[in-house]
Amino acid sequence: MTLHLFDTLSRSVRPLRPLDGKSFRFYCCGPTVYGPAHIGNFRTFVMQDVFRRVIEATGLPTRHVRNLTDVDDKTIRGAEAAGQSLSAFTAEWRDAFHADCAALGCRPPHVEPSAVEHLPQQIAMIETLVAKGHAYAADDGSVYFKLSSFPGYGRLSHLDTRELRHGAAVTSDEYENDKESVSDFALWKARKPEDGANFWPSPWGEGRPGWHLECSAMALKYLGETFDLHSGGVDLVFPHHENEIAQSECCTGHRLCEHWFHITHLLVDGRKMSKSLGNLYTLAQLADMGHDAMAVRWVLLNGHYRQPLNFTLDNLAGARSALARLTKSVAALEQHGGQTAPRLTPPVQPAWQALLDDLNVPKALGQIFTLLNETTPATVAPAAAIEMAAGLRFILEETLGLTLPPAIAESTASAPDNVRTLAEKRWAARTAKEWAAADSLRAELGALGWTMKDGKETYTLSPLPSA
RNA sequence: GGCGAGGUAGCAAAGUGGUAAUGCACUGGUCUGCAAAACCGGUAUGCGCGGGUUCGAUUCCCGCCCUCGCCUCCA
Repeated sequence: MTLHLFDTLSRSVRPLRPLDGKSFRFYCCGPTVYGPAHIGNFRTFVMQDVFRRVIEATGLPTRHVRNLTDVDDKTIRGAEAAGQSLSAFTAEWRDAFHADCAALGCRPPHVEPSAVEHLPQQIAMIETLVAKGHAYAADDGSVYFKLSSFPGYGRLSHLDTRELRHGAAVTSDEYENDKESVSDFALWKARKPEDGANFWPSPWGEGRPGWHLECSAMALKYLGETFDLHSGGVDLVFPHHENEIAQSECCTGHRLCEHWFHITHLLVDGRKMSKSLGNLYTLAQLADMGHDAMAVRWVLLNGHYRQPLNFTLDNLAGARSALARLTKSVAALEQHGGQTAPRLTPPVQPAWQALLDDLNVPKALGQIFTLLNETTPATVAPAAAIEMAAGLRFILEETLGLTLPPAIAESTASAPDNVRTLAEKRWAARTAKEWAAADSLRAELGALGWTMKDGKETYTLSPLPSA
């Protein structure tokens, strides 16, 4: 019952055991709240959610901290452009992010600290770093981390300093030309005219914190000097996480965390998402196309987190069918055997083991369908049906966070009067074996967005999918 | 240029030194007036290309082609 997960630093799959023996404490780099998050962002957040759910399903409580980056170049630029205060601007996008997360079935973190509300902690950390000789103030009032003071730099990303220096994109920022070395990164950025009203006092003058610092400071406050795991998208490995390690470990003198969990990027139609390619989707855009968030979650879950996952609309369209089939299967089992609480049962052990083995979600789902194919709900004994249903709910709902729609309820009763009237007419025609009339009435119902299924004694009506 | 990941059926995606899970789509059948749903089947002699090792490779090695990511603030 222990999750084994690949660790970026050691490049090996390792068992996850909490340092304090009681709860699993982990930090996830959260969104920069300056615009709508896209499905690529959500691949990371959904996988982190599954990660958390699996840990919790093993019986281990978690402490999940995920920050909100609400003070940086993009948020300040966005607020200035919108003529809003930074807090009003970021609050709007924070709320949108929360709504998307909720729609995707992600459990909210236990703590969601805001960067701009933790300036004292960040400043204190800089002071410690300066005092210890790991950071220095430049003439303009910016403060930089002195990379040469931390020999361990580059271990996570496996880049040595020589490679860093010769990196293709090493061009010094026009505002960072006071650095002693091009590789040094900003802990505090001196106030600039374009920052507008968004600057704060510090021992080095007015300005704002560097991006990397917020995570170090807030992780320290909410998780302590050393915690269990740190996570984010692969692009954060370098430089963000590398810098966090440098700051935190130089500040506290202790190892930052035991494990690094990085999620590979999502591709769309085989390409990296970008606005210019027009393949950057948000949940809202997909909703407009008739795709609900659970279908999106399904697609995001259907690849191993260390493999590139190719998102296609074609695949998304099929997600609804898959989810509907699961819903019906579970409902049929429960109808046959009865309902009970979700729990880990023998039939779903193969799927559970796949999840414990480096979060192999696609394999787990394959096991679920294999189970379904091998066992027909109607042919199993009631007791076995209960066991299967409980296990399926455990894997699908508790662990993978897939909300099975409440039995696509043949909502005959909820149909509008005109629809019901048409249905009655069709049922009469069908009973009278007037097939042509029955078929044309069915077409009329379809045009109204309803589908009619004939049963033995009566019929059922249900709304067509919204697409 | 450096580091890393990957190329498996129409679309996705697991997986393994012994002969290719699974989902969607498609398709044959049962059922149905016809459908839908459900159920029973089918659909890669093949896993980027060329060599090699091996009794045997999609899985190991070498070379090549292509894609993708990171290389200072993009999940």
